[in-house]
Amino acid sequence: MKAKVEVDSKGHKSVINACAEPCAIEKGMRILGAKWKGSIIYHLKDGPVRFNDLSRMLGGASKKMVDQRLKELESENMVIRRVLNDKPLAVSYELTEFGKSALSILDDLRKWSENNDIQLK
Amino acid sequence: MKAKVEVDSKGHKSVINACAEPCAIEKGMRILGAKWKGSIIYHLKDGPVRFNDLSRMLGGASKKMVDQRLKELESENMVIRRVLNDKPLAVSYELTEFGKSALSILDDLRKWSENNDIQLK
DNA sequence: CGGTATCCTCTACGATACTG
DNA sequence: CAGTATCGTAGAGGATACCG
Repeated sequence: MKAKVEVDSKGHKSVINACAEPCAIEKGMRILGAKWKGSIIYHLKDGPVRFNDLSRMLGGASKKMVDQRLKELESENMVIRRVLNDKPLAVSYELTEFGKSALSILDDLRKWSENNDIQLK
Repeated sequence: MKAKVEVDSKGHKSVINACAEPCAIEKGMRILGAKWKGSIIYHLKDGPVRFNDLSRMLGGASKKMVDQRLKELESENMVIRRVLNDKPLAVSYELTEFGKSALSILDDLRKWSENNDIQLK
């Protein structure tokens, strides 16, 4: 992540090395930053939640999106899918330990966002 | 952010209230999570950087993207644009105090990402 | 209930070329 | 050097309907 910097006679800095590609920040954002993904993780913080409940918590997200994001999160070992019973069908999603390890970041983000009353364009 | 939860006779939880829309997390992500945006902020952490240097640091980002993101960040009061001199033209970008307030989140994200060697699909 | 399947639109992003 | 303009494409994401 450290870029080598060269300073010329006039005090101008030039960057020699680019950061590793993709940057760790970009990589992390691909996991937590995709639309609805951070919110899904955050809403699982208090324990397992069922599919439709999760959709409702997210308000604007379509089932398709929620489903897609949950599958990604599952393949990334962030959440565990669990079938509770068959009739009526019930499925819950729960954070893994790895999933929980992202919670503090998301909570900081939430606080930052709330404290600064972000304006969306 | 708190959702009301109802528990029925079988112990199933149902969510009554959705979170405020858009959730603070989603809002925050729109500022920090857009492609390259977090990285740009992070690369400004040690002080002003010039346009082309920033592009180079980001490696894969086109000038158009860097330019666009910088304009957004400027309008969000995250960075300040400063013309250093006219010949040759030199412009630097610097974090505002508000911009700096996001650094700890981004640094935590970076550490989390590095420690867990995220696999991108 | 917990998804799939289909369609469709919109815009994000890259490539390239050009300008003051 | 620091952008702007133009073009083109992929795919992200919404709406809707259907399925086991």
